[in-house]
Amino acid sequence: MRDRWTVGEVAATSGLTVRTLHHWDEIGILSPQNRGAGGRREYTESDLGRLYVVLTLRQLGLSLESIRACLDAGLDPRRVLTDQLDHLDHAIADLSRLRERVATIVEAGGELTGKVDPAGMLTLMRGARAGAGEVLDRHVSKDHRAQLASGAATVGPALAYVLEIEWPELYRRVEELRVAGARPDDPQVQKSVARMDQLSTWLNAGGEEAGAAVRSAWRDDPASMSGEPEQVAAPWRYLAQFVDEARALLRGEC
Amino acid sequence: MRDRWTVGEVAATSGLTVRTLHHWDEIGILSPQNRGAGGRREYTESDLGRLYVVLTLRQLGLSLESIRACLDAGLDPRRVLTDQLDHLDHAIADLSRLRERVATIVEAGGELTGKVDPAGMLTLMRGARAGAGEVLDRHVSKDHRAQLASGAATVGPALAYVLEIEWPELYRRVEELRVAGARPDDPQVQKSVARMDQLSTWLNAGGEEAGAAVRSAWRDDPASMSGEPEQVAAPWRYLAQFVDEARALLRGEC
DNA sequence: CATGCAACCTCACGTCGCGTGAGGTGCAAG
DNA sequence: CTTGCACCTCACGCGACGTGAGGTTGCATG
Repeated sequence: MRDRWTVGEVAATSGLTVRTLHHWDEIGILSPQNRGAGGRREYTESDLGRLYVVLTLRQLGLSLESIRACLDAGLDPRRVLTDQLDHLDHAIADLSRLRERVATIVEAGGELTGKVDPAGMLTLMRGARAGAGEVLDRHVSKDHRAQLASGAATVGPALAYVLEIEWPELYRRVEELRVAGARPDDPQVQKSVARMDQLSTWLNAGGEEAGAAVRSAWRDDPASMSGEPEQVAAPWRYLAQFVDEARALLRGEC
Repeated sequence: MRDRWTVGEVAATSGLTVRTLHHWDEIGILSPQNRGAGGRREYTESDLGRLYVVLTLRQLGLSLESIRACLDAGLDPRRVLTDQLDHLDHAIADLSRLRERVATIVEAGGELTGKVDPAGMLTLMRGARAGAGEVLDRHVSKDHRAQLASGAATVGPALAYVLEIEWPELYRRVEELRVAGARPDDPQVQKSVARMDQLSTWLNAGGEEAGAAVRSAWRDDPASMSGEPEQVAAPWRYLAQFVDEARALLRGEC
């Protein structure tokens, strides 16, 4: 029909809102080539062509910034899409792990009363990892257990949190970095390992042996300790050495 | 040891940043009960107890607002967690569908050149749904095809987008609402169906029959038309009637 | 020609969970 | 007295818009 369209028309035919088109104009994703009387946006046919490319790419979950890069900076769409695929896989894996955690608690949570108390919640989460206690028994002597307990007293409610929740999370994060190709001196790795070190010296209240025992428990049976299924935790056997290297670097630099 | 802690100490032991603790204080998720000299935050043991509950719930992916509601408004944690589970399932399903779309294009995209052009992109996406053309052939006569094509000429590049991308998306969204228990007069349903109506009258450029034919193609073989696997699209046979009801309501109200 | 109204315009704040400064205060050690 | 550290309070930034607020333009009608 015509060769010029107003925002309203474009919005109506595309199903977007006028505000969205304004926004896309602001950030340069789709700026109509000229303005008419009174500063009104006038979209041409080539604008519409670009619009439908943007819509298509957006439907693949790309950020507006990525789309702009694709269209204007001439980024290779293959790279962008494979990156997006990686990103999606990571996001799905993260959400799935989260889902399993929540599901475990919901299923075990018949006894969950109407109120939230620290102990009850943590007990439920602990229930999800029944194997850890036994593994710990094999590796940690009674003396060390006593030391751990005394550490527990000083840190109060924190102990349960760090043992049950933060520690496995740290292991997982470092493993993820390792698989992604990070070296032991990567700043993120160093940060996580430093935190692990802090937690372990803190747990055994200064004694080195108890911490070493807990570490050896993790080294020998990461699956049970972390509560992850065997398949997920199996490659973690490479992780122990990696963490040791990182720790050596960390101490060397202090 | 002591019974009061500063922000810095709490941050160090919890692994959070000071800024995070400030933020949590601002929004009332964890406000230390009193301030010391110079307005300094003083965390007590009960604050720490609350802190570790917050950390635990946060680790389940709850928003700070939900956590606050759990702790202060006494929301039933079972409800919150089952809601969270639903939410996670939806999010995972969304991301998985997205992943499949992207993966299909990446796999088929060996020919994808260094540049992004509308046609090439859309061709690839169309490749993911090879079955649709044949189904359309069975339902749409040559005359209707000609009508559709003339409609295509007026709308230009929009046609490919709406046929290949927006239309299946609309079907999926309405189906999701239907399964979630929405009635045909639900505002969101009405909005989507209105859009579908607009698209179909627009596609056949005023003629009713062609649009009806496309609709009947969808009714008879939603799986092929949408590109979804048979299992996903199978229950959509209930959807056609649902959409018809919604359309009737929509027209009645105009 | 005046009026009404729809469509357009430009700010500008809110969302969520903080990161990252900027700029100021208080307190102990050198 | 200065240095330095830990603390404090603003306040902007992110992403992709929604949702007004308040002003201007264009077209149709009286």
